[in-house]
Amino acid sequence: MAMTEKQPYHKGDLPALLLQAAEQELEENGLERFSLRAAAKRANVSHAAPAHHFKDMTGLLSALAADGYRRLITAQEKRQAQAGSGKVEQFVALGLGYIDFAEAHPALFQLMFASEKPDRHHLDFAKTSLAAFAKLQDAVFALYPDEADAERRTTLLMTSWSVVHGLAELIISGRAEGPLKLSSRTPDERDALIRAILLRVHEVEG
Amino acid sequence: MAMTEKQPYHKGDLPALLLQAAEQELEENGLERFSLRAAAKRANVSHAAPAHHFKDMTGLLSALAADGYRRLITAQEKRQAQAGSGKVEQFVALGLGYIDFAEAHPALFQLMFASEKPDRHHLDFAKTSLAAFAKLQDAVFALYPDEADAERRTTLLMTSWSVVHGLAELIISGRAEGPLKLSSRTPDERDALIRAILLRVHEVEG
DNA sequence: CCTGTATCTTTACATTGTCAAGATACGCTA
DNA sequence: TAGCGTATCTTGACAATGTAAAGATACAGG
Repeated sequence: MAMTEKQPYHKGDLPALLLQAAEQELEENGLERFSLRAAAKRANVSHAAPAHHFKDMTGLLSALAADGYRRLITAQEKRQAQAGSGKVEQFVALGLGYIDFAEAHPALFQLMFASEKPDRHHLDFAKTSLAAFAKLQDAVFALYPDEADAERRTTLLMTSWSVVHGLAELIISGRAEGPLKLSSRTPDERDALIRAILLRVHEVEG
Repeated sequence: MAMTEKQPYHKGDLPALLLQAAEQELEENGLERFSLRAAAKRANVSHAAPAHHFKDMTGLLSALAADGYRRLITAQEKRQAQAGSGKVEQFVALGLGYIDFAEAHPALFQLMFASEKPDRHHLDFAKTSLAAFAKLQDAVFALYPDEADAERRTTLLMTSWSVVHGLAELIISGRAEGPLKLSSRTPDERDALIRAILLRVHEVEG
């Protein structure tokens, strides 16, 4: 029975503090200039403090990426809640949430998908990333309930993933801005454009 | 009139040597563990030698990435030469060359598309990357000679780029291996599968 | 031949991640 | 409640890194 709630030390919940500080460092300086010492300094602890909660930099970034996958799913579910209940609308919402997340947290997105810094065998990383994949798989398979050919279903799944992931990468790297000019569009125009791109893959009535 | 050909120093063509050494370091250790000193050591020069030809690490990696874009185009042209002369076949060849290059030089591919280490305003980088984009643009636009709506053509272009780029990223990050099992397929099977994914975007007779 | 310049090496410095040792605070037990 | 063990955090140190400055070397031109 602790005084307040659960203060293992006089500093508060340092693991959570470090994750928050690390993410801010990540978004401000980018993945390639991320510094463990700078993250520790931002959390007002010594440079060696993180090692006691996350073994090393890989441990911290793996935990941060795992949290990223959870928030990716959250962003997708938010879109799904706003969308219609049809299978097509639910699939589009999943893609829009994917893009939303990438645009809102580009460095974290890069950490999750385009970096070898996190350890993919990290328990939470493996679990949450698989959950995100499973969610996409379900939505795509739902579009083809009569498709018996497993190989063909997988191809459709990977095509969908490729489009949405590729678009996310092109956007956050700045390569889509010239052709698509997303920044000078209204939210509705932007959604409609992304929707058109996502649905180009599927033979459905948009 | 020099003795042999053009030996500005007793070491040979050091810039070319450094680029070659840097690429080997890149492929062996990955982009995130790339070290300028290790590249210099591999070229048998001191760690400060690169600075005289490429100003700093950014300069070297920018030049290396620029060379990467040229070789990307070369890989695509190789596929196009082997393919039929039809517009669809030429487009598919472009995509296959894109994937070929990414698989053959994953770290270089990451440097070119998913890194902020090179400077995009670097003269050669800007020039060669634009040339690669223009090549893709021409191939996609050729698929829709009657399409007057520029916005729609651009959407089709970015959809195509998203698919091929996303697929490349998913492959080199290992995320496509589970679903697609590319490594256990024959080259022809592999090409047919990628072809099916690429053509999923377009309403053409495959 | 000699002077200037381009090329390369050496030295130095700040920053980084990691490890080891010391310091501090907490929980548990007697 | 007092003391001890342990988890937590700090300090100090080390090797590796990118970059800048200064010194050394080789080449070119007058």
